[in-house]
Amino acid sequence: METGQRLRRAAVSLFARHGYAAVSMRQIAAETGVQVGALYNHTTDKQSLLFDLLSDHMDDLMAALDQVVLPADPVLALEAFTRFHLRYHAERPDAVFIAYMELRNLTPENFMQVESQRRAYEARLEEILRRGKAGGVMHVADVKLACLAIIALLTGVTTWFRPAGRLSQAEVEDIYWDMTRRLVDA
Amino acid sequence: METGQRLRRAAVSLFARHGYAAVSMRQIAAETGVQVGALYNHTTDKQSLLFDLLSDHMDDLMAALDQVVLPADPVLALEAFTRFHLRYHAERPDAVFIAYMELRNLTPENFMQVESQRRAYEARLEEILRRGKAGGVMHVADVKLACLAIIALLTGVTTWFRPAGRLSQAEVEDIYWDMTRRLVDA
DNA sequence: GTCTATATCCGGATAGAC
DNA sequence: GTCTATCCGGATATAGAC
Repeated sequence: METGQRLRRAAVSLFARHGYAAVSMRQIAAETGVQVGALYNHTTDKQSLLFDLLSDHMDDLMAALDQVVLPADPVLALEAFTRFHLRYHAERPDAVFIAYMELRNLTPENFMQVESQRRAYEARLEEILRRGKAGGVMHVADVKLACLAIIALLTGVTTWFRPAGRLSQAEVEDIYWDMTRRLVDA
Repeated sequence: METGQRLRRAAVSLFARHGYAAVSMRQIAAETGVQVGALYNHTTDKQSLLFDLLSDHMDDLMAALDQVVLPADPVLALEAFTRFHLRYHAERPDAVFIAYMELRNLTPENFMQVESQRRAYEARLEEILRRGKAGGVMHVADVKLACLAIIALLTGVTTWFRPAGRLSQAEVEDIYWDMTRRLVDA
């Protein structure tokens, strides 16, 4: 595997475990399998490394969502979104973790960029809820709050889910879809 | 105000904004209004400072919950818990934030201690859900997952709630109680 | 592209005067 | 209790040989 890719994987893994500020370029180099100096052939500095990881993660997430065919029916669309979100996040726990834990370690400019990417993703969910509310098939007191609540609910799964745990990915998905559906009374 | 208290407030504020690892003892000293050396009259080292903040926060949270009279009726108890959790967390956004963001910066021993305190708190919610399910007044597919879901849902509020925002504390509380209630179909 | 070596700075923590 | 001064290790990033 090329060094650039190994570097990124090492950084994601270490940032997720110990946090951006607590991880040194020396540790990343060791995990990558090169000496420190060599890292700078693949990233301009540590901040750019973090930004690229987060920004690319959001791009990938958005691109993956675009591959999902969201049904016209709002309730079916919400189910598709829920299952997509859970599955995508379960497959990339480290990337997801740093994507919302390390936002504050971005420079203000980089933060604004990633934030706008995150808002674009949440807008997809908001749109589904808005249609569900308008069509009278969901009870949503406040679309924005319901959107934030559902995102928090679903993303929280990544903090404890382990494939070898008590419940399988499919079981967790079913139970969370059930809770999400009830939350909007669909 | 005594230095020890100023130190703790400075640390909470700085850790919440920039993260434990990214904050230096020199910054904390500046915010406290003393020189670096003086800090060590009030804490043995940086790790102890973090641990004390987190552990005391969990103690305070638990003590505050103990002051709340939880009704015998599970649905009313869930409402009381929900409103308590939202209110307590809204009043201490910084302390709450670091209490779940900085867990990984604790030494393993300190982590285990704080984790057990957190589990004791969540056990209170689990008990309510278990009673509601047993009594047939709540639909809960999996008590453990519902507990984690509700905690994630409610705690997520602290990431965006601002007293000067679109909705008042009371409005947010009502809307979130409505969503929580629906989530367990009560 | 990667290595070794290094410049430069900042980190936590301590010592000892006041 | 707080101050100034300092130890010493480790941080990011760069330079130049290969």
